[in-house]
Amino acid sequence: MPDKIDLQNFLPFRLNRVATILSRRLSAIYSEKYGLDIPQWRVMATLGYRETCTAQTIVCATYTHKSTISRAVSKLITAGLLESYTSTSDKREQLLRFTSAGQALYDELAPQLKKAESEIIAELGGENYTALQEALATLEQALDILPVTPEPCPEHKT
Amino acid sequence: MPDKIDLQNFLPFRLNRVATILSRRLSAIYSEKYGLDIPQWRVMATLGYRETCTAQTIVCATYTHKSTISRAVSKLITAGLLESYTSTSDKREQLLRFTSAGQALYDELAPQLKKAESEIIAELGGENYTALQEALATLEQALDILPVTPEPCPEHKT
DNA sequence: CATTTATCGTTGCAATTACAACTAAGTTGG
DNA sequence: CCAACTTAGTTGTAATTGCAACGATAAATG
Repeated sequence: MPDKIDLQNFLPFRLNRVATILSRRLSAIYSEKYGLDIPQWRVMATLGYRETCTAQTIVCATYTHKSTISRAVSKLITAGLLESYTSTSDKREQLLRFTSAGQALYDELAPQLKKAESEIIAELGGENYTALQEALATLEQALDILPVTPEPCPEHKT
Repeated sequence: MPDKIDLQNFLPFRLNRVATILSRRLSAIYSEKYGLDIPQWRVMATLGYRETCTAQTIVCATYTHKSTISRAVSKLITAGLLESYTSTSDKREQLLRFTSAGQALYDELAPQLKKAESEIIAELGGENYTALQEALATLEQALDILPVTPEPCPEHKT
């Protein structure tokens, strides 16, 4: 009898389930209250973390397809939350930044999401939390996932 | 200056990235070599873990929408990997099981995926691995995620 | 029991996303 | 300095997914 996969402890499966549910919890907040969809929130989140960046940086940081990011950025610009301008050093790049409305939305939304995260990790306890973050850092290394920093990053698939 | 979200350490974001990349690694195996898409693999994996179950059980175990599972099951039946029969105790339920071809495919595929997982967690080290699994278990509890067992489970969203 | 309510699974359709081709701009190397 | 190649971003279109309504069956309620 060949070996079966013990789904409950199979890491890719388990991580996926937890990440999915966690995502849904958060998206309930930014979607219902602020009308953002997932790609739009990813753009806002990445930009809030960096002040200004290009679409490519968001693609890289979030592992979301560039066409998805492109359309999310368009919608956010139409909604008056972002503005873009062509980089002087590289005219292919469109630099993005919040409008004041975009900044205001981020400033209102970010604490709510942090609070949601806090409530969940509160149940973890400090040791579990630290251990989890360390394990994730190691996993990232093993998977060649680049940490999210203010620096640009090389292109990858999707 | 209102607080920003430190994306690199923001758990929902970080978990999502790691889970996404891990999923892609695995799907490269079952998709390229065996032509299964993600929902199809989820059906196979859940069924392999349980011998026989209903579509609803797979929905519940994987947090995938029931229409997605329904279509994946149809394709697998067409492909000759699964067969279904109506439950005698509840004629709404369609019980699923592998055909011999389906079982053969699972038996060939499962070890490859376990190996892929092993190679990744090898870099974690035993302590990190244990800590990660424990943290995930706690997170599951905090998020009211039901563990995957051979038992049926109540309906939930998506 | 009869009526209401809930569940299993399917399917039409709308919304979302991915893929691929393309434009424009930049880089590299002979 | 010009071909060949790479990269940023957009967009048409195909594939995927989610939503909602439905038929069939079962369970719950009064």
